[in-house]
Amino acid sequence: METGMAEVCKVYETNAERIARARRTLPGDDVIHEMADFFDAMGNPTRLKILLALMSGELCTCDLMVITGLSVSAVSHQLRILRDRRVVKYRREGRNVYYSLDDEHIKQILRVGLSHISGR
Amino acid sequence: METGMAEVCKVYETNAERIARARRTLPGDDVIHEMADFFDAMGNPTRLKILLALMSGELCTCDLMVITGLSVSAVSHQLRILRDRRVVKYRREGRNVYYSLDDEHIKQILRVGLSHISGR
DNA sequence: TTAATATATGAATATTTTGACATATGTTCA
DNA sequence: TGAACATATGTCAAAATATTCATATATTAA
Repeated sequence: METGMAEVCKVYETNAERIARARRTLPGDDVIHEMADFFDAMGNPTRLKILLALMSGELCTCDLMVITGLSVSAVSHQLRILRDRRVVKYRREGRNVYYSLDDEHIKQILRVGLSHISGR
Repeated sequence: METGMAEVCKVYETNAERIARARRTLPGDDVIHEMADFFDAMGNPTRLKILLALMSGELCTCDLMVITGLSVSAVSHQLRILRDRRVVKYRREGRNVYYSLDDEHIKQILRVGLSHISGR
């Protein structure tokens, strides 16, 4: 009858090894999803601008509003996404909330990303 | 009349220095947009799965269809996005097209991202 | 406590994105 | 040439997203 495998390319046997190898190193779907959310957080001009601004040190919501040129509300919504996805951390000081990059990983990724885009 | 600056927080003067410092290190909007597109390319479970699979070596569209469990069409659409945003490169060999990670930057970013998520 | 300031959130809308389907292109082999 | 295979693309509906507006919470100071 030749069904089931029907839409799989004919060199499937030949590729089996490559496919198996790739699968062995692939993390679980839960990790992939969390990681995709993490990168997605940086994949928006507004949020990325916030992150790049934070490379120079911590900033409060208000500073970020000025820097991005958006409403406080819009900035706050984006900060929530960055917080939830562990890209930034924050601390309260009086009525202000100061945001900073979560850890060294974020800085590294931003630096490498910058090199990839503007370097060369 | 007090307009214009109206919706800016009152500590604006105090924050001026922090804001100026952040702005000095901020890349231009064109770079930010290109960089956001770049990260956005990795910010989707399907595309990220493709990229993580490619960490083990090059794979053809067909292999990626098997690995992701999606239709060839869906995979091809995602590969186009990854190509356009310079995350992967490709080479044709006969009827197959083999994809691989664009450069060392991508591997680095994926590795650091993995550490951030799964490493502690 | 009340007023003022800073930040956060819910709801709604406008926009973008994803993946399915059908179809088109490119490549090899008979 | 034509048939088979591998990949790519246009179109579209469903799902996800960003920003705005209105409102809520938290902190300080009077």
